[in-house]
Amino acid sequence: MNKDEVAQILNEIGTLLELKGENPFKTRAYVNAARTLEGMTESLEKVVTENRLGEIKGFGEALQDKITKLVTTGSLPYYDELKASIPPGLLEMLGVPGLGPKKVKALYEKLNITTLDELDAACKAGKVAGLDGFGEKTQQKICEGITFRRTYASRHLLSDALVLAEPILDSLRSHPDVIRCSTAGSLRRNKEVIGDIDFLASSKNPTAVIEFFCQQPGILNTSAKGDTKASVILPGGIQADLRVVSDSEFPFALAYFTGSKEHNIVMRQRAINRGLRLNEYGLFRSDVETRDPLLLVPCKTEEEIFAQLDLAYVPPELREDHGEFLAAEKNEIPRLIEWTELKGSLHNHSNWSDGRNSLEEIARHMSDLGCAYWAITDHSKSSPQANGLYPERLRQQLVEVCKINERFAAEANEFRLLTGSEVDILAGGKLDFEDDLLAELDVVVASIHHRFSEGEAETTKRLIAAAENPYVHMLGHLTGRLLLEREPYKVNQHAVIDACAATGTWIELNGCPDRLDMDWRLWHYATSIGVRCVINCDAHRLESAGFLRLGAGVARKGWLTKADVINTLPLPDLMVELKKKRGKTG
DNA sequence: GCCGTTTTCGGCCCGACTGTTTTCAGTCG
Repeated sequence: MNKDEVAQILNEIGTLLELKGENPFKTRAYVNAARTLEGMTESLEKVVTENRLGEIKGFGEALQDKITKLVTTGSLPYYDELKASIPPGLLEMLGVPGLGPKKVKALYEKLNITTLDELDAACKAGKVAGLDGFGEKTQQKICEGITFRRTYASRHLLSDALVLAEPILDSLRSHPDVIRCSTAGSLRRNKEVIGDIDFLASSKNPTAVIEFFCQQPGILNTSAKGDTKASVILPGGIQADLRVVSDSEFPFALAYFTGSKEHNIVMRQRAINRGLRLNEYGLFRSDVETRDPLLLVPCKTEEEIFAQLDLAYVPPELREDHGEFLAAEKNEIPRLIEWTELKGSLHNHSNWSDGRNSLEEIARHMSDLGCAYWAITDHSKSSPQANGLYPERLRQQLVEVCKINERFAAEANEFRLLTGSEVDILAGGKLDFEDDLLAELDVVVASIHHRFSEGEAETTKRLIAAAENPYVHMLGHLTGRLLLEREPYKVNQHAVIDACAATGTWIELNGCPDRLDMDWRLWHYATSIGVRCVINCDAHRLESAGFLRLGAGVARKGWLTKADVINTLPLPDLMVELKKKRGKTG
């Protein structure tokens, strides 16, 4: 069993223990261990074999034993028994807003409710309101929560949230009573999938700001409205929360509500270690919780809060407790990539395969946007569903691209279309085109579009074989995942990354809102062994050029800098890099 | 279940909000 599978089981044990009413700190020990595994770059099997699990913080005797069993035997009797003791429907009930482990447990024990449907029926029959600790309002809220979950997914793509959040943010900033305003939460951290949208504002007149917020266009429903906080539902069922604080509290509240939760726990602990206390209201010279303004360590910005805790500023994207504290202590937080540093995309489609626009349209549009280059990498012949090109048509396309580039040159426009292919990786790792054809192309992206259900070993082998081809510049969308829709195919990503490092193959960060693949959690490892990134649009229409910005946002979560990303290079330098792996010069 | 120049036991981040209570438990972030 690999480490992702083990992590998933540890997470599930944590949830099951919560439902059993176990000690919450025991629960947390399992969840923390799962997170540690997810962030681990070494092979878990190797660590287990070498008996080094105990060296990892948070892995005591019990966890070492359980993890070892899972890795070596693929099963864990403790987990099986735990799982068998709890009806599976209870896990689903936890997803209803307002229902936590204690309430779910009570519903199960007192009313024998084990599924969402039974819960819905019990609420409608008025049985839930009579339970201790429940009442009419709780019953009604549960009913609404079930309906909400059925109507809308509770998780949303980052891009969908950004489109809704940005106009509201602009609007709030323009309000005369708003002093400072920002998004917070997972949206500010550029998480690829978010739960809700958080806004934070500072003002001397919170009521007016709250009122203004609740009147923003597009709001479907106002679910809560108080003096300093309001929640509304936006189109698509996305919940948006606004909190209003005083301007002196703003930096503390911003840091607090930006999270992540894991990052905040370490920040608080650092404060405690320095005889201070950190919460959303301030940083206080006190060893007990307080909001006494006389004890406040004044900070005007988040930068100053970090400085008080002997840390360099940590950009929001890095606040995941994924190594940012170690780096910030040593003042080694990198200058992260900005999307404006990208010069073009190296994986895109035209109407020659499954894209919408002609080569000429694409070239004009991307040139007008200020791009220096744009590669056309239409599908290859084994993707007939995407109208993949046969060698003959691809060679015709090269002639067309050449003509367009000549026209641009005649106009003294330095923009260039690059030729290319998104070549299918077939069974066994063979590519859909012969090497002599690939050698004629400026850019070759190799991607998997078939045989998703092959085993991990086989898929890994295919990707490594593609990386070993001297004409393949980069691997496209490494796991094939579609966020909130399709699971990634099984692949040992670390092994593929290692192969890319060994062969000088780049890895794509696909900027499509539902891909954002390879995942940000793996880039720190990839760049640490010398793998470079290409942030691509995988554009099928002109508007997809905006995916450069989205991709760069998520790239920042992976600690990527301008130097790590190939398509920040100007055209002449890019052309040099494109020839390196093929052993040519200049 | 983990952890330890306060410790091998007794902590583990902590405040707001909600609803149910009439002082607090549960949930959420």
